[in-house]
This record gives sequence, structure tokens and C-alpha cells, in this order.
Amino acid sequence: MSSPKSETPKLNKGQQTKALILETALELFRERGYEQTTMRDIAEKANVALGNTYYYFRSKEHLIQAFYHRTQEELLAASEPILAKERSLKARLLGIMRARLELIEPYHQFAGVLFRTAGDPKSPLNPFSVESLETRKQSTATFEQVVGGARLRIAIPADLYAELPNLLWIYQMGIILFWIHDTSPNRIRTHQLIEHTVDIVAKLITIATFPLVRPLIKRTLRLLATFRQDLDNLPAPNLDEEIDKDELDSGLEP
Amino acid sequence: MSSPKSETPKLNKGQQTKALILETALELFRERGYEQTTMRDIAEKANVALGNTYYYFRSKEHLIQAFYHRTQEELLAASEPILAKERSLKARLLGIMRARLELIEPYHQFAGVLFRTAGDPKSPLNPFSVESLETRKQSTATFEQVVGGARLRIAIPADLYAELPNLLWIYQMGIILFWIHDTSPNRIRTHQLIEHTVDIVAKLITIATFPLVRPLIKRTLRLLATFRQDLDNLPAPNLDEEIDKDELDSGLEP
DNA sequence: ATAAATTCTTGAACGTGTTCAATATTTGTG
DNA sequence: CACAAATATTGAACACGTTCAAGAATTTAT
Repeated sequence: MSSPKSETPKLNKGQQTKALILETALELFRERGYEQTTMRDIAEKANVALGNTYYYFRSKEHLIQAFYHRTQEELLAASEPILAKERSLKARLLGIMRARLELIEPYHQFAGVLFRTAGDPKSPLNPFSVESLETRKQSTATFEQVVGGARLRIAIPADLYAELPNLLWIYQMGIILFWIHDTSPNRIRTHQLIEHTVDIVAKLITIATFPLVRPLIKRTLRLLATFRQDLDNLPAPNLDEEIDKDELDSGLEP
Repeated sequence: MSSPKSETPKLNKGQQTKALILETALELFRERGYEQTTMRDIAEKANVALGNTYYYFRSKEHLIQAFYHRTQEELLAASEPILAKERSLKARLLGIMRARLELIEPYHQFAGVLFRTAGDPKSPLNPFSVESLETRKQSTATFEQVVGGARLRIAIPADLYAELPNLLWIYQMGIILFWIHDTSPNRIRTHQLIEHTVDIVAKLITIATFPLVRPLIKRTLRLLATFRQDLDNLPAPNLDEEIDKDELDSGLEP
């Protein structure tokens, strides 16, 4: 029985089996969908015992997590040339979003499973969970590079700069959620959406620096920073002491 | 065997059984949680056969859907006095959001299951699905009342007015997602978040009418309207003909 | 080279969501 | 009221995710 990962030496037997199970699973998920692929299918095709799959992967859903990790690493690699080449914030963000879509496209049939745990506070797979913090940080780090390495005509205030990676991460999650539902040829709708929203996001960043709206933005960013600390597993400060509601934005009552 | 819904006459046998199963399920979900409650538990406690539960509810998850429907109806009832009393947009929205939180509070332990299908385009339970359109419309109708019945100092442009109910619906979904993760006493964190974000939302509405940002807002709203038609199961217009990217917001490059 | 320790593999069994043919009960009609 | 049609109920069985004790294989230590 030849090893399917013969181009990657130094794997012991267990690591080889783990990779085989994962490759087999992803292949079957791609072909048939997540629900239609059973663990028995995977074990059979990989020529291992059913229980063996659970030695390496805690659950069927953990197999999906592995796919996400993989695309995360691939995005890191793919983002280097983009960020080296592009200068404007818009082009950088657009490049990254397009790369993201390309990398996840083969998994369209089952990528939605990623969202299954979003409503389960106890699941380690939950994108908002502490356990997912590492992965989330990798993602936001890329967005920090998008912004930090851009040649700008405006100065982004420090408080906005601090929150942008996370805001862009949420933006990305929204786009992925849309993409999951997108059945148009070549995901044309999602690409169109990105074209427009990247432009809008860039302009909103400019608007957020305007003096007229600055107090409200400051306040909003403070709020976001506070609640982000929940997400990043930091101690939560007392909200009411941190944010004063009746600041200089009181003339904006609708 | 006395009927548990004796105060609601005119139910035939089937309807009585359906109600009994649902009540039993929701009770057990509340006590033990969704995952820990099996369909066998429900059938046994309701004194019906296991297979009978499937005669009335297509799946375990459909039981959750019924809870959502119920809170939707309860919110309709609860929103009347609030909307009759409050005049300002802020107070109205705050009232509705608070009412929403109160109504769903008993179900905190299992409300997250609602989000499980958000990533499954094929699931009829998906909040974004065509099948959920009716429910969604009820929800957005409430938000339309929030805005439409408010006494305002500004004139909300028609395009913004048309999109606000859906935007507020998405806002609400975000708040509920946060609430699901909120373990603070009496959901104080979520209440604090609402206090602040309702105020911010109100002010953002004002800002959206400013001439300086108006072109960008118009464009964004057109984009939203286009993609909302996907959601509302309407024919999708050709995006590129509907929205001109290089309009009067071109001075906003960051 | 051999023994000990560790890791990997296995398949029977379990729990739980779901199905469905057979039967019982209810409803509607003359 | 009787009977036919429609609806409701049932429990055995199935499918599939998961578990785990026993045994095999691999790795490590001497």
C-alpha cells in the first residue's frame, strides 16, 4: 500500500493515516456533499476502520475545521504577492477578497457547515469561540496588513485602525455567508457584491474620519473595542464607565 | 386524559396532539437543552409514540421553528402598546428590541439552534430561505412600523425608508447572535449593547441623510435593494446596469 | 537485538434521529 | 346510525454519528 503523501516525507504512520482520512473526506464532501457522505463512506474509501477516523478527528464536523485551516494557510501564501503588488487600500482589499473566494470555491458544496456552530456558544468549532481565536487572529492579521501597508491619502485614526481588522473579518464572514447561498454561474453575484462593497467600505473609512461624524465614530469604536475584548477573551471593562452616550453627537437625533 | 389546552376549544384530536408534543418539547428543551433532549424523551413525556412526533413535525429542528413562530406572534402583540406609546425613533426601536429580548429569554438555552441552518442554502429552516420569507416579513413589518410611526426631525429619503426594515432585521439578528453567547447575569451585556447601538443606529440614520455622504448612501441602498430582491425571491436585475460605481462619491478615496 | 512503552487499529455495540407499513381512531356523509 | 374516507398512532427497524476495550503495530529505550 503506497503512501498517498509520498512527496511529504518524515510523516510517521499516524500522521499518514490522518492525512489520508482528511484527504478522503474532503474529496467525498466535494463530490457528494457533507450530509450525503457518511463516516462509513470515508473509512471504507480510505481503507481504515470506522473507529479509526475518530482517533484522529473528534467528530465529522472537525473534518470541516481542517478544511478551513487549510484555506487559511493557503490565503496567507496567496496574499503575499497581492499585498506586495497593490498599494491602494481598495485594490488590496479587493485582491484579498477575490483570493479568498477562489480558495474556497472547490468547497462550495459543504462550506456552509462552517456556520452550523455559529449559534452554539459551547462548541469549540464556533467561529466566535475562544478555541477559534488563533484562526481568527490569522485572518485579522491579514486584514491588518491590508490596511497597514496601504498608501493612503487620509490618516486613519488610531482607534479606527485598531478595530478595522476585526470589522473587515466580519465583513468577510458576511460575504462568505452570501457566497454560500450564491448559485449564480461562477459566483458572479458574489464577485459583483465584492466589487461594490469593497469600494463602499473604502469610502466609509474615509467618511469615518470626517469631523462632523467623528464623535459618533469614536464612541462606536469604543463600544466595539469593549465588546471585542469579550471575543478576544480579555477581561471586560465596565461598559458604562467607558462610553459616554451624550457626547458631542447629541445633535444627530433623527 | 384531560386536554392540556382546554382553554382553546375547537381543536380536533390531531391538533391537540400536535400542541401537546410541541409544549412538551419546548418544556424539555428549556429544562435540559436541545441536545440533551431526545425525541424519545419528548414522546415518552407526552405519552405518544416516537414516530408520532414525526407525523406532526418533520424533524427535531422543526420543533425549534415553532418556538420562533410563537415568539414572533408574541412580539406582534407586545409591540402594539410600545408603538402606541413611544414617539421617537430611538424609544420605539429600543422598546421593540427590549421586548424581543424578554420574549426569547426563556429559550436562551436552545435558541442558538436557530442559527444552525444559516449556512445551509437548502434548508427550509434557513432564516434567509424562501420558506422563511413569511416569518421574515412579519419581522420586518414591525420594524417598518417602528420607523413609519416615528415622529422625526428629519425626512428619511424614500430609498433609505425602503431598506430600513431589512437593515433593522439584520441588526436584530446580530443582537440575537450576541445574546446567544451572552452569559452575563440577566443578559446585562446584551442590554447594554442595545442601549448603545440603538442610539448609534438612530444617529447613523441621520448621518445617512447628509448631503456630503448622500451619493454613497444612495448607491449603497441601491445595492442593498438589488440583493434584497434575491432574498425576497424576486427576479434579480442586472447589477451593473443598476449601479454606477463612479458617481459623485469619487472624492472619498481613502 | 529485545523488551517496554506508546501509538494505532479494529469492529461490535450504543444512542439517537428518522422512516414507514400496518393498524386504530376520528371525521364526514348519506 | 352505519359506513367509507381521512387522519392519527404505533413500534420495529434502519441509518449514521460516536464510543471504547482489546489487540496489533510501531516507536523508543536499553
